Amino acid sequence: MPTTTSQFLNGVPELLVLRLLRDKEMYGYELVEAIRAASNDNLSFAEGVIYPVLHSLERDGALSTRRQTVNGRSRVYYSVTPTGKDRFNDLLAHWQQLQSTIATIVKAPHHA
Amino acid sequence: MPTTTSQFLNGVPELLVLRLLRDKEMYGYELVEAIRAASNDNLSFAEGVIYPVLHSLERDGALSTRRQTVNGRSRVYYSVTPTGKDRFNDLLAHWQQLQSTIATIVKAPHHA
DNA sequence: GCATTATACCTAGAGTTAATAGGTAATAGA
DNA sequence: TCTATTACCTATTAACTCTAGGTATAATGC
Repeated sequence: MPTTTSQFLNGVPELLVLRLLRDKEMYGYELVEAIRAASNDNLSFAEGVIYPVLHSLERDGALSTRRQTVNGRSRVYYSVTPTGKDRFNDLLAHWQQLQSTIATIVKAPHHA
Repeated sequence: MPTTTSQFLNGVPELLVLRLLRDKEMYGYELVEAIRAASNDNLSFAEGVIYPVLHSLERDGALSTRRQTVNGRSRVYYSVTPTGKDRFNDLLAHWQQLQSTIATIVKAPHHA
């Protein structure tokens, strides 16, 4: 019973989190907005989705954190570790593989 | 709390089932093999995944069934109803939208 | 003839993930 | 002052997938 990702599906929030944090460190609340913005409002994961993802990625050593107080509000900045970069590459390869497999099947003229 | 598909993710087995059955009617066991074959072994959903999907699609009126005994073994052939065609189109549009959104984000040079 | 494999159906339970719905606290703005 | 925004968080529910079974017949191998 591995703690790892499901065999095929999902993992989209995780993928996006790693992708955006790879560009620059961000704090959770900022990330939620960033995903919405980067997707032109097509995708919107609530805080209740993103925070648990951040925590589990940190537990796995894929993210490192830095705490900072700005305007009296405490922020937790996340950045991607080398482990996290590997994880992202794996997830991306996996996603692209799935995506291309599905595209092929869907577009095929006819199936025996 | 709708019984419908999750807002974003999953639904891949359902999508493939509808896609393959759109080409020709099949029975469950055949479908399991067909998905494996159509994906060049990239995807393989066990019977325990496919049968429940078939049943729920039938419950929703997306599939109709026909029973036939061949070589002493009973088969349940499924075919796509008009409702099922609509469902497939929705699922596909949804999938493509998701896929293209993710592709855009992943490929973007940098995120503000 | 007997045992194993393949065909064909099925369900139950576990595991993973996401979605909802909360709840705390400080600041900014009306 | 009251509300909205910022910023964090967790718990519960719901959904779906995955594993692991279980039944039964036919075909194949020994």
